[in-house]
Amino acid sequence: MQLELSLESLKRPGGRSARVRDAVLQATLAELAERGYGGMTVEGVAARSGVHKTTVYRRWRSVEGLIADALEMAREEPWPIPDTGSVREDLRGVVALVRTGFADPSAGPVASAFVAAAMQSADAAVALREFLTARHRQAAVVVRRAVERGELPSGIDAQEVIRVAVAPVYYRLFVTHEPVSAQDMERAADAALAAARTGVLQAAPHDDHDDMSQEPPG
Amino acid sequence: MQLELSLESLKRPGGRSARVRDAVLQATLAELAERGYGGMTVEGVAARSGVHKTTVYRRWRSVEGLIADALEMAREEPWPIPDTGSVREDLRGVVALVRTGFADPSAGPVASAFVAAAMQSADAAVALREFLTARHRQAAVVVRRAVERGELPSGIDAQEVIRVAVAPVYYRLFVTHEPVSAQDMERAADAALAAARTGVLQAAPHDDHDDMSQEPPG
DNA sequence: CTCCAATCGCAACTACTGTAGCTTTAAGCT
DNA sequence: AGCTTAAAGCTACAGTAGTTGCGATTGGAG
Repeated sequence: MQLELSLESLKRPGGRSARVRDAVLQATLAELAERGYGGMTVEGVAARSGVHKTTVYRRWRSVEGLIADALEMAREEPWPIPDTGSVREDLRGVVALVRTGFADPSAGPVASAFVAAAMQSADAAVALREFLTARHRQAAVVVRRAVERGELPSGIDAQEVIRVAVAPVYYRLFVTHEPVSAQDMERAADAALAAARTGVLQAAPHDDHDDMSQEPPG
Repeated sequence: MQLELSLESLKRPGGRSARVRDAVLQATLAELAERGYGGMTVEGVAARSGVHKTTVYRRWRSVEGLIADALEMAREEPWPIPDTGSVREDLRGVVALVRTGFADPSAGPVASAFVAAAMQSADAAVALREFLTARHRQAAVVVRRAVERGELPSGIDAQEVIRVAVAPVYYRLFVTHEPVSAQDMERAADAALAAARTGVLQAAPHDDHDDMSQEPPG
């Protein structure tokens, strides 16, 4: 019971449980894509997957649980980080990747649901945090390459540059709900770059522990 | 029927409808503060306000409707924009205002609920957008004063500087759910300032109409 | 003072979400 | 193959969110 989590991946890929999980998670993605987060329901997922609703309730507990699990799966797939030879273009490319990820008619609703679910459930929140941490790590290459090329000063906090670059896009998409123009994206990327150049985003000894994370209930 | 919205404020402040609205909205804030967005319910608000639940459903339709209306009320109250004589400190102050607005034990849950509700309902989304637009306008003085002082180049998009400054905080609070340290805030403010200095955030002729707002359902 | 229109209160009802108790199935082991 | 046990299926039900139709109240106009 204690080791189950780490053993999960060792179980037979064709076992009944695995089959059920697969069916349910795929149904989750499908439901999210066509009904959105607000329209998705546990019973809907159960019906579509052919799995009984009590089973879904038992294993995933709620819509947010389903989304958290789906999010864990999604962490696997890689990201086509750009490599143009110029930080400016690379950063703009990363920001554009983010936007299109939410703009795409099929993937967009799913991605948005992840963000919405993370605001309602602590489990979904950690799943999303881990997902995005992985993405930050991946995208940080863009900055490190720039340092090697001499485009940026060394000692920079690469992931923080990424965060500053994408933050305005997320802010517009999920907080102010303003439209995000191509120019907005360019300005966000270029602003992060300018900040990086002036040394504001240097990596610092993390002596500061003034925590203030936003805890969702449940 | 067509003019009702604009006439709303002209109605007697002590009329029955006004009394009901007041009681309900106050109950909404109270419920949000102690139960949070996820725990708030229309019936709870009705019970606390002493107004029948049918009435609440009829006038506000849902929890999100209640929040949207409460948000409209909240737009009134002013914001203690700092004026230290230095853009750097002023910007940092604005960012700190944002953080504490969500950190405060009584106001925090309410403010967070506004953001969460805007993700679920289109009405709440426009209410929040208008609210934040007002705040951006207020905070922009900080930048304009800096331009007058010669600290920043003229022709700058003052509100965009504010957006870039606060975006990383919102990103951490509501997207990645990472802790927000004092250093994180300083870096966000300083990054926006650096970008502003290098002229990346100049106001531009808005020829770009590549819209991509995030539409919530309902 | 009387009447009109709008709004609110009320009770009953529908539909749906999530749970409980029990039975059945199948994966893995010897 | 036969046995054990964890997990899935099923029925029934409890609780709650949201609706409807109608009667009562209120505020304002003539």
